[in-house]
Amino acid sequence: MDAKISTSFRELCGRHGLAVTHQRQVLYEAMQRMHGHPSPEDVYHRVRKRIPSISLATVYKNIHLFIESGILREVSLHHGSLRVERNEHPHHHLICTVCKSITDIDEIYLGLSAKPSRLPGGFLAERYAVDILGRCKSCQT
Amino acid sequence: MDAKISTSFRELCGRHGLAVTHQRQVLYEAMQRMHGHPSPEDVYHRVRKRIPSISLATVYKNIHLFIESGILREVSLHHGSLRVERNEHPHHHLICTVCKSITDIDEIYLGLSAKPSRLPGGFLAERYAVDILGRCKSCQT
DNA sequence: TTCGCTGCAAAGGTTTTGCATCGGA
DNA sequence: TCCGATGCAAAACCTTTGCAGCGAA
Repeated sequence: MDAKISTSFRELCGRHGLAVTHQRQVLYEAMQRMHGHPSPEDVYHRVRKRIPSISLATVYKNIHLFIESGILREVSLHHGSLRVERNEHPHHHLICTVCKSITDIDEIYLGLSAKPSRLPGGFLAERYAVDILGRCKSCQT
Repeated sequence: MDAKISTSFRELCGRHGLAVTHQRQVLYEAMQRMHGHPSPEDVYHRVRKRIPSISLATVYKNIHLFIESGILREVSLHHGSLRVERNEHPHHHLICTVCKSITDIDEIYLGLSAKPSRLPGGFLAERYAVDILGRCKSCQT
């Protein structure tokens, strides 16, 4: 129906079991062009220029599908609600991509001694926070 | 008024310019005992056992004050709303603790070659995500 | 006495859900 | 035709805010 839908997008959808719709194509193209770290609202505003009737719910649903397919990635895996921890000895986090659990890991296990040498844009580094993403024992099937 | 308020908590508050209140003391003690990564709701439920009339707003306000004082730390500095990025070549993030901006940094700048040797609890690592926290150029005053 | 802290209720922002309809396979 | 996708509106969270009264300094 829509001649503008490219073969490569059809293949991408086929590979991930997604139907090829006009909204999905426009969303995908918009996000390919948006650099940085857009929020769903950012994407929504941008896509509305091409499909004024698109709904925010559709944007959310497709973003989640793209994340599940690995086409997109969440910048932070634990943005759901504020989480705090005591500010004590240096440690980092093991984050299970399946159950989203967070486990502390002592800095000593990481063997991270290197300091960033040159940081772009004059950024002044204070500390590292390392997330190790993977699967916890019970999510390894 | 409350004999249970410890000298060390008085000193802590004094050091950070915070008034010593019963709610604040109970919140502080509860969070010192809560390991892991509690949410404000978690803290609220716990503290309600000792102060049934405490309000969730008070919990939020005090958590923020504790974070500003450095007594607590946020597990993720960018949990506000979902942010996505394209899943492309390996990079990490420079996060400004003042303006919360996120800038990409290529993995090559980090000099991170070490792989975690032994991970506790049988965790299966897939990738690293490194946040470098500090101040961006314009937030260095 | 003063000003910060608390509790309440309301508002604000983000994300999800239910459902009727539409449209791709 | 069938089932997934869409749009809409409502609901469900999570967090902040305004304000009156209370209490620490």
